Amino acid sequence: MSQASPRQRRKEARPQELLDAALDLFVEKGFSATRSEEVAQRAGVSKGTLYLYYPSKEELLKEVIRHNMVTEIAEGLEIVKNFDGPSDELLTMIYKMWWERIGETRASGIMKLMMSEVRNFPEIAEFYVQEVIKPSERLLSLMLQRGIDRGEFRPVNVIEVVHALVAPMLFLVMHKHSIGACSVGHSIDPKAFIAAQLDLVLNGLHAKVDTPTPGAKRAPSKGPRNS
Amino acid sequence: MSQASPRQRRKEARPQELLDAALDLFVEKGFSATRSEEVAQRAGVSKGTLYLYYPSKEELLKEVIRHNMVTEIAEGLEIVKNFDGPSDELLTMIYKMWWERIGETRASGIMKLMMSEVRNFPEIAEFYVQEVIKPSERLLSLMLQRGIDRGEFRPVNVIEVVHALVAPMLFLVMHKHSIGACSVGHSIDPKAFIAAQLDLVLNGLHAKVDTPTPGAKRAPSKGPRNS
DNA sequence: TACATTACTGACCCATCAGTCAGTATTATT
DNA sequence: AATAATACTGACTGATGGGTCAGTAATGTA
Repeated sequence: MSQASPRQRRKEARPQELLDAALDLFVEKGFSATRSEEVAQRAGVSKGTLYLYYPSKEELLKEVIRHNMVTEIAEGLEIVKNFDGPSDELLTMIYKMWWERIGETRASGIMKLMMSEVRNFPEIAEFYVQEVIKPSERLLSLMLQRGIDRGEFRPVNVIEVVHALVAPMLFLVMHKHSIGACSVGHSIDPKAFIAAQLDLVLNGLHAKVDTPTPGAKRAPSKGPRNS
Repeated sequence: MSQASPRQRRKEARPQELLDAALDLFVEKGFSATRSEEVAQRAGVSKGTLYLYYPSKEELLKEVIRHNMVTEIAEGLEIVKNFDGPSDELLTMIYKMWWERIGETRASGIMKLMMSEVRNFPEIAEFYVQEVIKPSERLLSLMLQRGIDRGEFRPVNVIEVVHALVAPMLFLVMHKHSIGACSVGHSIDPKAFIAAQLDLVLNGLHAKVDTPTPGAKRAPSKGPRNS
């Protein structure tokens, strides 16, 4: 706004400011659609300066991912390892933390970004799978296995339930950053949505059910049910 | 391959061939990243011809959406309206049909496409919301309400459950067309995944549960559970 | 005050691509 | 065969944007 001071030299602050600007713009407009000059401008420098600190747009994106997701996941993993208490509380806590640290922050935009454009950038894809997806799945698997080992969860197919846990979060993210961001259709209450999903999943995981209508029609939990 | 016949005139066949080519490429590379000349080439015509049949790239995309999604949804709606039988069978049938007509066909790519790029094309966004999202939600709401009215489902929050139904499908689609398409990480068995989700949801919808551990800790299905 | 170092700038280069249109080749009509 | 109608082509235009680098100005040093 205030047509600021001309040409400052702040070698230390630039990288972080560029990362912040890049995250905002990449999430808002997409990676391809964001011009490198825009990123520079928002960070208060010229395009040349951007390329002084990051060798290319792709490398800039990688740094953005590292700073906003990789670190969070590593912390989450520690928490699971050190947690002491019932596994359904742990699961509840992880959902809550995910929402506070990723879902409701700008970081969630990275998930949308990856889903959207990764096919055009194979190197980024590989990076994201190795550094984000696999660690996340390890984290969730570990938690489920813990519950099973302690006899708190049914012995479910772990990887399948991991996907079932991720799906609603992905839905939230896509709603927030995609269609939901333009069309003003009824918005979702994220906390209520998460609570409902949690309820559903925990219900399925405990499942000491043994239903009141024993032989009746109830979808079998496994096996092909038709052609 | 066989350097084909030079300059055919096939006014009738062109539109469909262009739509097919466009769908393939839009899904594979994204809308922005697909050059109009590529679409033309794959359809076996020159770029000029493409613009003879469709006034712009965006209008071409709209036609692709109409031909591959709008029609399917309309048919689905008729089926729900005319269905005669228990609602859990209807729900199972809808999932099955979704998979056969959308999920496992190229049409599923349109969902990914929209999620990915809609923010950069507001007009397309509006079109997609009106023509696809809202009708889909109407369809699912109708089905749930039917189950509730017939006393087969609990009186749940309909729109919330609609989202719970959509989330896993969205997850499948994103896995198929995004990260899952590049990184060769363990692939998902879609039918098993759908069956598991169906099981979970039906379990939650019937819910004549009244659990064996009455007062114990069980996530309440509604209301804020924490700050 | 002179000189050296370096953070920073932005005009420039070059590749890409949506959309155009004057011209060409094919079919229809007589 | 001559003429008309039209499906089709592809070179061209204008705009855009990643990345470069010769030059500028702020800071450090003596």
